[in-house]
Amino acid sequence: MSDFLTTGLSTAVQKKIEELVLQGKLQGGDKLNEVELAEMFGTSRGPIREACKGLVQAGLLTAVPNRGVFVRKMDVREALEVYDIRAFLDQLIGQLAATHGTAQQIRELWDIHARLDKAVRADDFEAYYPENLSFHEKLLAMTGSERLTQMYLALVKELHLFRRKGLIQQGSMDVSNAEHALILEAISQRDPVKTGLAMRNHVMTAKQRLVTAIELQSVGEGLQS
Amino acid sequence: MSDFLTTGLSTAVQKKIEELVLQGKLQGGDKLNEVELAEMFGTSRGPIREACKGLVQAGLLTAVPNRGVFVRKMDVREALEVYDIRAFLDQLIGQLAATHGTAQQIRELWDIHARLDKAVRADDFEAYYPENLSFHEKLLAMTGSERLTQMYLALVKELHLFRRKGLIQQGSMDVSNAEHALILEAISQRDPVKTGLAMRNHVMTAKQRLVTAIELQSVGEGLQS
DNA sequence: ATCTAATAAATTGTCGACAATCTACCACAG
DNA sequence: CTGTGGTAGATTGTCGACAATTTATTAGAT
Repeated sequence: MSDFLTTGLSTAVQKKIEELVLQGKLQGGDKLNEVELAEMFGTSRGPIREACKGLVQAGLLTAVPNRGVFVRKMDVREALEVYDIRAFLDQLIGQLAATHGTAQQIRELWDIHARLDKAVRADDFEAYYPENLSFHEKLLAMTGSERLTQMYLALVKELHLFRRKGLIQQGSMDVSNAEHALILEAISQRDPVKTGLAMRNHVMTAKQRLVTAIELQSVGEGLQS
Repeated sequence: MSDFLTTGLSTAVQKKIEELVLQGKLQGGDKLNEVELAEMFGTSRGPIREACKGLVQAGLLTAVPNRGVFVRKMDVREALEVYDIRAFLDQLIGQLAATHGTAQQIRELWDIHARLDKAVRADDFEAYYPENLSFHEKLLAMTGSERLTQMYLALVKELHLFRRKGLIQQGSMDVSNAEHALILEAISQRDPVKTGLAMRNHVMTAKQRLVTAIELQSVGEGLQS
C-alpha cells in the first residue's frame, strides 16, 4: 500500500488483489468477498469495488451481477488461445527489437543469455526462471512501444491463471535457451524478420511442449480411473 | 441503459461513456466531471467511478490522482504502434479463420465482398464502411477465439481515439477491396499461412496510407505557417 | 499592471448506511 | 426420506454526506 499517494487507494488495492491472484492465494473460481477484502486492507468497500472493476476489465476476474466477482477460471483451450496470441505479439516484439534496439541493449541480452546458459548447465531452474523473465523484459524494452509492452505483460499475467504451472514450467531449459541463442543471433545481425520468426517459434514450441505435457497427464489420469 | 438488468448499472454507464468517447462527443484530453455524468445518467457517483475505472483499464481514459479522469490523447506515434499490433493480430486471425471457418462462413464472406465491390464501383463510401466492418467481424467470428476477438475489438476502439479520422478513412476503397479478394482467395484455398500474410499486409498498407496522408498534411500545414 | 498569497468554490476520495438480491437453513407436506 | 416453501442471514448494489485536495477568485504588495 506504499504507492497509495501516487496512484490512489483503489489502484493500490488493485495491485494487492492482483498479487493474491498471481501468487495463487486466490485460485480460479474462488469468490471475492468485498467486506472481507475491505477489512483486510483497512478501507471501505468503495475502493475495493473499483479495484475489482479494473481487474475484471483486465481479465483476471469475472463479475456476475448480484453475486459478486470471482477469480477467472482458465481452461486448457483458453490457455492455448493465449499462447497463439503471445506468439504473434512476440514476433512483432522481435521485429521491433531488432530494428530499434541499441548495441548496448543487445550486449546486455548476451549477458543474460550467458547467465541462462550457466543455469542450464547447472540444471538450476530457480536461477533460470528470473533470468528468463529478464531476457523477455529486456526485449520488450527494446521495442519502444508502450502499448505493446502493456498488452504483452497483461497476457503473461493472464497465463498465470492457468493453474497447472508444473506443466508449463517443467522442462527443456536447454531447448529453450538454444532458441534464445537463435533469437540473439538474428537480433545481432539486425535482421527483424528473422528475429521475429525466431521469437514466434520460441513461443510456439513452448505451446507444443504444453500440449504434449497435457496429453501425457490425461493418459496418466485415464489409467488411474 | 437497457441492459442494466443483465450486467449491472456501472457496466451500462461504462458503455454509455464509451459511446460518448467513440462518437467523439468527448474528445481527447477532455475532462470527465463525475457529478455531471451522475446527473446525466440519473445515478450517484459510485457507479460512475466504477465505470471510469473500467475505461481507464481499457485504455480509453487516463486517470490523474486527485484531479480526475480524462479522455486519452492518442498521438500519431501511438496510433502507428497500434497499427503494428493490429497487423500481427490480423495475421493470427487469418490463420485461424482459414483453419476453422466453415464453408458457409466463407460463402458469406464472398457475399460481403460482392457488396463491397458494388460500393467501390459506385464510389459509395457510406455503403462501403459498414460492409467493411462486417467483413472483419465475420473473420473474427471464424477464429473461434474469444480472447482474440475481445483483444482485437479493444484495439479497434482504441484507434477511434486518434482523431484525424479523415486521414484514416479517406482513400483507396478499390485498393482495400482488392486486398480483400486476395484474403478470400487464400481462405477459400484453406491456406492459413497465405491468408495470415494477406491479412497482415492488408493492415500494413492501411498503415502506410495513413503515414503518407500525415506527411502530406504536415507539408500543407508547413506551407501555411 | 503583474505577481503573490490567502481565501472561497468546486471536485475528487472515502466512508457508513440503507435497499435489493441472493444463499443457507429449517419446517413441513407428500 | 425427499422435495418444496418460506424465513433469516449474509452479500452485493446504490446512495448521500463528509474529508481531502485541487482550482478559481480576490486582495494586497511591489
